[in-house]
Amino acid sequence: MPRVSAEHLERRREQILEAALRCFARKGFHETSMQDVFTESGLSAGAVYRYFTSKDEIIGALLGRTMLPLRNRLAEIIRADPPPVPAEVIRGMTTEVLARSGPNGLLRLAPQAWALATVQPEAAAPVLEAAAGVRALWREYVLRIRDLGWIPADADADALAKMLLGLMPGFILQHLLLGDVTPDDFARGIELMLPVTPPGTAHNGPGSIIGE
Amino acid sequence: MPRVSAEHLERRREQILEAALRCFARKGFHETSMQDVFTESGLSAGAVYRYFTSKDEIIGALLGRTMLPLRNRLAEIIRADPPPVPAEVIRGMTTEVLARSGPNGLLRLAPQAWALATVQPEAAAPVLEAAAGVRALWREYVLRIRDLGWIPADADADALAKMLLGLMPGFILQHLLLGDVTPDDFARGIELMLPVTPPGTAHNGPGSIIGE
Amino acid sequence: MPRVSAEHLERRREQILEAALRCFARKGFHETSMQDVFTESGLSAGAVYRYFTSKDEIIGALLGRTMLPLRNRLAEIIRADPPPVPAEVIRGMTTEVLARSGPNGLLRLAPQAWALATVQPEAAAPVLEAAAGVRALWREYVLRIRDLGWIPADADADALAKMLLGLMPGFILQHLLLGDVTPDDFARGIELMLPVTPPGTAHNGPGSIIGE
Amino acid sequence: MPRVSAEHLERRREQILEAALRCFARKGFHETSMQDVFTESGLSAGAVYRYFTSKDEIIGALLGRTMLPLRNRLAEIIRADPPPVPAEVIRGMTTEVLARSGPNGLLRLAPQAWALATVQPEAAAPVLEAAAGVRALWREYVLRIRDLGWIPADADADALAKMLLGLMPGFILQHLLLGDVTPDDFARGIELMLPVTPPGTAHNGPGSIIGE
DNA sequence: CATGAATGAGGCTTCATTCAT
DNA sequence: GATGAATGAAGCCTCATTCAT
Repeated sequence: MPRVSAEHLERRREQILEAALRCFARKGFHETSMQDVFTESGLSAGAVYRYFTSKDEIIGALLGRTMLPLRNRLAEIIRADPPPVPAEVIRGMTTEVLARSGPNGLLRLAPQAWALATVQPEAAAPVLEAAAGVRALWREYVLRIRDLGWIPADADADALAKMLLGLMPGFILQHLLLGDVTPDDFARGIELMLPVTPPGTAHNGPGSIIGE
Repeated sequence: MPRVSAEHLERRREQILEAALRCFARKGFHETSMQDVFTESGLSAGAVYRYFTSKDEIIGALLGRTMLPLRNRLAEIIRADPPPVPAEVIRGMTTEVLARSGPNGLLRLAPQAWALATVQPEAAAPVLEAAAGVRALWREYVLRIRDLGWIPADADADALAKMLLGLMPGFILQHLLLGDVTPDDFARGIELMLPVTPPGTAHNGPGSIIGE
Repeated sequence: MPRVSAEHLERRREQILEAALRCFARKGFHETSMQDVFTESGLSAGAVYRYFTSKDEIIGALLGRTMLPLRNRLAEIIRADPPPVPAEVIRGMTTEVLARSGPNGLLRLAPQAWALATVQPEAAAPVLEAAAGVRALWREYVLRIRDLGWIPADADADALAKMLLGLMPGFILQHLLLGDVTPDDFARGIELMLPVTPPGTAHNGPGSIIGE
Repeated sequence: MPRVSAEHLERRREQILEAALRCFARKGFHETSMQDVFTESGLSAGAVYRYFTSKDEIIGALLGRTMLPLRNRLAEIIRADPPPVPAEVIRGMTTEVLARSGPNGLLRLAPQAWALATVQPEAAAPVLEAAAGVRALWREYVLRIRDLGWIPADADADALAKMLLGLMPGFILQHLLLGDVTPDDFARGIELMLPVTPPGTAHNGPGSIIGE
C-alpha cells in the first residue's frame, strides 16, 4: 500500500512539524527540547525519530517555510492586473504578517531563522533561498511598475527591490516585539515616500488588494 | 593581584564582554559554551564568574548594547544643522552597519538579540528599550524635516518613524546574510521614494554626511 | 525496553535508593557524588535522573526511611500481649539497631539525617515526622504499662516517652562511633533504673525502689 | 615580640573559629563556603589562610570542642560533695545543653560532628576522644554513688555509664529538632527510673545543682 | 510500526586554595 | 602581614538520540 503509506508519512510529518512550530514559536529552537516536541505532538520519541532523523532536520524543514506565506502572498499581489500601487502591496504584505504571527504562525519563527542563518552556514541555505526568492518578486514588481511608467525609467530596480524587501523584517520585528505597528503605518509611510499615482487613474490608483 | 583599581575591574568586564561578543558573533548564544568564552578571553572560569554571575548576565549585558552604535550614530546624524536629507541619513546609518558588522561588531549580535527577545520576556526589555530609543530619534528627525517643509505638514510622523526604523533590520539582515547590499542601494532607493529637495538648495540638498 | 510494568519502575527506584544508601553510608551525603551513585547503581546519569529529579530528592527519599526500621520494630514489640518489660523493649530496639547498621543498613544514615535536619529546614520535615512517630509509640507503651500498674499512676507519660526516645540516638551513636555498646548494656542499665516486674511474676513488683 | 605575636595569633584564631562556628551552626559544614567564613569574620581569604591551612582544619579545631561544655559541666557537677542525685545531674546537663544551643553555641555543631565522625575516620578522632572523656566522667559518677550505696553494689558501672552518656544525644537532638524538651522532662524521667534517695537525707536528697 | 527507558557527552557553575602586590 | 583576584578541578544536571521489546 504505497500511496497510503506515503500519505500517512506525510501526515505524520506535518503533525510533528506543527507541534514543533508551536514549541519553537513559544520557546525558541534551543530552549525547546525534543521532549517538548514529543509531548506537544502526542507522539513518542521513537515515532518522531522515525519521520525526522534529528532535531536539526525538523528545524531545517521549518526554516525553509518561514518566509513562504510572505512569498506566496507577494506573488499573488504583484501579479494582479493592473498591479497595485506600492502602498497597497505593502499593506497586503503587512496584513499577511499580522495573520501569520499567531501561536501557529510560521512568521513567529522568522527572527529565529535569521539569527540561525547568521551563525550556522548549513542552516543559512534555505533562508537565503527564501530571501532571494522574495527579493526576485519585489524586483519583478519594480520592473513592472517601471514599465508602466509609475516610477522613473532609470530607477535602479535592484536597489529598490532590496529596499522593499528590507521593509519586511522591520515590520515583523516591530510587530513581534513592540506590537504597535499596523499595516496602515507602513502603507501611509510608503504612500508618502513613493506616492505613485498610476497615470489616468483616480488619486488612489487601484483599490485595496486586501482580501481580494 | 589584589587591591586593584575600579578601572581595572571595568577593564576586565570589557575584556570578557569583548571575548564573549566574538564568540557569540561566530557561533551564536547557544552554541557558544562558557568554555569558549574562557578560552577566548584568556581567563579562567572562576575569573569570569567573578565579574558576571551567569552566562545570561553576559548575554544581557551585550543585548542592551547591540543597537547602541546605530542609536548613537543616528543621534549624531540627525542633529546636524541643517539636517541631512533622508537618503543621506540612511546612507550614514547603513554605512555604520557595515562598519560595525565585523567579527567584533556589536551589530553581528542584532539578529540574535531580536530572536531572543521574541522568545524570552526577560531578555526582551533591553532590546525593546533600544528599539524604542532609536524610533524616538527617527521621529525627532521626521518632525524636524516636516517643520522645515521638506515633507508635507500633515505627514504622520509616527508612521514614518516606524517605517524608517523598519528599514534598518532589513539592511542588517541583507548585509549579514546575503552580503550584497550597499549603502548606495538603500540611499538611492530612499532618494527615489522620498526625493526631498530642501527648498532653496541645490538638487542634492545637504552634502553627504558620511565621514563627517 | 519500553512499556515496562509499574513494578519495574518501583524496582528501579529501589535499586537506585539502595545504591545511594550504600554510598551515603560510606561517605556521607556531601562527599558522595552523583557519579558515585551512578557507578554503584550500575545505571547511567540519565537513568537515575529519570527516577529522581535531583540528588536532594534521593536524600529526601532516604531521610524519611531512616528511622523506619526502628519505628516498625517498636510498634511490633510494644503491642505484644502482655507487653514486655522496659528492659526487654530496649533490648529489642538496640538489637534492631545492630541489625540495621551494616553497609546497607538504613540506620547508618541516622546521624547524617539528624545533622541535615538541624541545618536544612526542608530536609527536617521527614525527620521530625519520623521522630514524632517513634515518640508516639513510646508514649503508647508508657501508657500501657502505667495502666497495668507497672509504673506509678501519676508518672508523666510524655516526659518518660521523651526520655525513652532519647535513649536511641545515644545507642546508635555509641555503636556507630565507639562500637562497644551491646543491647545488654542498655538493657541492664534500664533494668537497674526501671526494674519493672509484672505483678505476680516475681517478688519485685513495679515501683520497687533501688537501694531500698 | 614573641608574646604579642602569639597572643595576636591566638586571638585571630578565636575570631575565625567563632565566625566559622556561627556559619556552621547556621548552614552546616558543607553548605558553608570559605567565603561565608571570610565575610562573617570580617577577614580576607589570605588572612584566614594564614591562621588555618584548610577548611578541614577549622572544622577539626571546632570538632574537638563541641562536647567540651558538656564535659566541663559534668565534671563540675559530679564532683560536688555530696554528689547530686542522678536526676539533678541530668537536670544540670540538659540545662547546659539549652544554654549552649544558641547561634554561637558549640552544641549546635554536635549533630554535625557525629555525622562527620561516622563517615570520615580522620574527623572521628577528636569526637571519639570527647565521647570517651564524657563517658569516663559518667563512670566516675556511677562508681561514686555506688560506693555511697545509692545503687546496688553489683550494678554494672560501665553499662550504666554507657546508658547515661547515651541520654545526652537524645536530649540534644530533641531540643534542636523538636524544640519541646525541657530539663524537667528528663529529670523527672530519671527520677522515676532511678529514684535514688541518699540514705539519711530528705526525700529529694541534695538540692538542685543548677546555677551552683 | 510504536514505545519509552536508557545512554553519556557536555553544559553551567561553585569553591577551596594560592600568590602577586 | 594583609589583600582579594585568579585558578581549575569537580559537581550536578540536561538532552538529543538509540534500540530492546
